[in-house]
Amino acid sequence: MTKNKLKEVAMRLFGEKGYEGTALSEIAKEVGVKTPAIYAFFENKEDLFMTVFREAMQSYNTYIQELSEEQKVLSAQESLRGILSRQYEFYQKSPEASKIVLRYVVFPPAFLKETIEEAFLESDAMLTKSIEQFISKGMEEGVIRDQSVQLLADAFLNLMDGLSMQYFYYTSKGIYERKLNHAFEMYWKGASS
Amino acid sequence: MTKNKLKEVAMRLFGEKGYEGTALSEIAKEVGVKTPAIYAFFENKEDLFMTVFREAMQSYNTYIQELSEEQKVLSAQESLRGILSRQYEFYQKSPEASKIVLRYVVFPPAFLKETIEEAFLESDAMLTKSIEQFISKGMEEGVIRDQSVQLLADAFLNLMDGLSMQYFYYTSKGIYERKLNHAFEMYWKGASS
DNA sequence: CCTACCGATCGGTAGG
DNA sequence: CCTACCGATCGGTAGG
Repeated sequence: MTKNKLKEVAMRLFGEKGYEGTALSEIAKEVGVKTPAIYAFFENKEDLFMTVFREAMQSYNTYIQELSEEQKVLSAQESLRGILSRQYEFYQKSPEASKIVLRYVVFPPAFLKETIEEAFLESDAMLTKSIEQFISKGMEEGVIRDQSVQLLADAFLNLMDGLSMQYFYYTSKGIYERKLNHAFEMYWKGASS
Repeated sequence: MTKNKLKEVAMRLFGEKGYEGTALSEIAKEVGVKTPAIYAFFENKEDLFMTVFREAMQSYNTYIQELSEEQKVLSAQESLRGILSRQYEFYQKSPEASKIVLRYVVFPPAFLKETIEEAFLESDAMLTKSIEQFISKGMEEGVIRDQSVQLLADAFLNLMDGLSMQYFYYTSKGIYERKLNHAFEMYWKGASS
């Protein structure tokens, strides 16, 4: 399917070289078609971009959200730690999707700033909710110290954001894993009873 | 001075719209000259970009580093918290410099990936050193629990990275400040004796 | 999905 | 710092 190949290549190139840094001719060439072929499947460049961006965001959300349901048996500590592992897995499994999501959530091109902001806020709200549930559960069970849930959730989201950035600029797997472990270890010290 | 105006406008536009998303003609127009005038001051587009990127990175480093010297009288807690305030101040004071630094440290264009990586690693090492000093001091004074300095430093750097990202996608000042305060509060709970 | 094509704009140079 | 200019490439269309 040419359409899927186009989306695949577009996602990688947009993520790596940016929207303006990627020519439709490059995408077409890698797929093995001529540039005008793209217009048989997508309205224009913006449409192609938004399509792959949405799919990337969607697959990230789904991947993180699945865990929230899977792991309801686990302890609060394991669940929170599980979110971090899950995020890390997604980065490794789908580096193209990860890159385009991070890149354009932080630096949206002007023409779709609002659209992206909406999509992000929705995803952020969902994630926050899951995290707050894990935290509340942990507090009820007495493994998390009784304190503001918002405080704990904000700090955890900050931790996740930090790890997102670090994944992309620390190229070494070993260093990244140490950072991840250390960040969570410290978090847990502050959170646990 | 036309050269300074060119750098100023270039920094802002490169930060906002990206390298490929910014045409030399736009920069020239805002400054009030014609495109070829740029070549009287810079070799080419890459040279202009690297010049402003370097200056932005430099001013960030200097701003953060100055604090390390200023605040030697402060407690460990105040010093660490001071780094976060200082970073926040820089974002507010120099949004253009901040944006271009963050953008290109995480997503360098291919032609200067190595140069930027070097610059970043040097800056990262400096910052790590300052943080480790504050932590060690805190441990000696007994306000920070006796534990691995690397653990504490990694978690603190993670916190700073998270705040960097969040500054750019949470547009509300109030929310950002809450996130900052919460992130540090949790950090300090895990770190302190 | 292709060939043929186009207007607009890009970074950049010559010569002053 | 400007005018005049250029080759290359961009996103996109017509017509099949």
